[in-house]
Amino acid sequence: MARKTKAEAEQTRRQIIDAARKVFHTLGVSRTTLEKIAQEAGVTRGAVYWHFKDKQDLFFAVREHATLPLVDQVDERLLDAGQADPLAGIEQALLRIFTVLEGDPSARETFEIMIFRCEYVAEFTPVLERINGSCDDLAIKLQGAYRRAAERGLLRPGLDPALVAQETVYFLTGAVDRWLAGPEPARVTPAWRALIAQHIALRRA
Amino acid sequence: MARKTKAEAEQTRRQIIDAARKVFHTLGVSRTTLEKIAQEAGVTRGAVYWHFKDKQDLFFAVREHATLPLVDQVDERLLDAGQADPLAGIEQALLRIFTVLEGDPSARETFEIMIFRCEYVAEFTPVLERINGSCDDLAIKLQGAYRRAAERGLLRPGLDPALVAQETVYFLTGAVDRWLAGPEPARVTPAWRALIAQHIALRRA
DNA sequence: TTGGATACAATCGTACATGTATGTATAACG
DNA sequence: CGTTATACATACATGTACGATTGTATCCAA
Repeated sequence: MARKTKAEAEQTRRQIIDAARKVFHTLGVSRTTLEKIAQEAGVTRGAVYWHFKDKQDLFFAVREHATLPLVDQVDERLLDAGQADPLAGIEQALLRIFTVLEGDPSARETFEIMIFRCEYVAEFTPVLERINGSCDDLAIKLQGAYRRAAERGLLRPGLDPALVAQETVYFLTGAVDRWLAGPEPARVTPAWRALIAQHIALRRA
Repeated sequence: MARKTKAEAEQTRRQIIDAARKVFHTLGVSRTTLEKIAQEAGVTRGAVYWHFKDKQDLFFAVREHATLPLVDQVDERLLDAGQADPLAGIEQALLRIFTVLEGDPSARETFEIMIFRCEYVAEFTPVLERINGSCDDLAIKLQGAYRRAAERGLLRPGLDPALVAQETVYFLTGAVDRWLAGPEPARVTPAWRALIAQHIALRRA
């Protein structure tokens, strides 16, 4: 095989990542062999080992590829909705997560891999710790939004911003989990919107 | 090796299940070899293959061993608290789940295996479907309790029993998930009790 | 008491998955 | 325009998990 252009090499790298996501999703991380990923990508194991150290390295690459934009979008929504109605901002942010998961199959696949197709043990425990960190960050962001809502009298009196933020994180975690657990891809139905709306409405003054 | 008594055989079977739970928990399901389980149990692979068809069969046995009592206890609590204050019954039921997880290490290990140390693909997908079924059953039970609360004017007006039940399921799912995600075993702190209390208080009239 | 049936232990062959080492043609660079 | 690093493909050696088979000592039942 001849040497490729830098651009071509970068493309094969992305092909490998896409193939890895697909095979991880269908076979699970542990049963996925680099040989199968290579076949799916139309290359040989040599190419995979050239671009990535081992399977773990590839797994991290798949993760970095899809989750970062989703988390960033949540933060934006939360921040720019801070001035008018923080609670509405939170509701929009929650809803947006599911609309993204509905519209972006690769993002949904990545999430399903992380939740249902990976065993968090040994060298994969750092991923779990990072997820923990993301949840803590989200809790802090939500706490700030709830506090701003409280300052404007929008939050139901007697509620602790920190506590309601924690509960929202748990609600979101469980909802995403159950959203992805179904056999066929879930959809953002009116009932689902009502569920999120109710979660916020319960906290509104 | 000589033949054992029926009682002795049953004991080795339990030893194998306990060993499997331990090794599953530390290595993850896929990296667990029947040889390691056998060593942990103090027997050979021959004994494991005698009592169980394969690793999947053993996995199911581990699951059946610990989750059934926990689910049953939840149902009992929900039912016998139905007469006086259904909302208090739900709160007790939720709290009980975490106290059980705190006090029963084997139950916590089993839950951690199911959530973080297993890849739900191919022959393991039935387990995921069964978890879905359990969540749906719980949602129905909760819906009944919320409806009884509504009939007695204890539920906040304007709330749909089905919707609040769904949200409680998601809250519980996420809370259990995050409860188990931490590096060291979590504890039922006053803050945790306050969180559950808040979840119910938000729904009380 | 005696012939299975039981409850394992020990052994074997097979099948892969991994990592590495090597080959090689070409793009990039000075 | 020659050299060198690149971007892979190919081949090889190693380890290891699995399933099946076989052996065997004992319990249980008739």
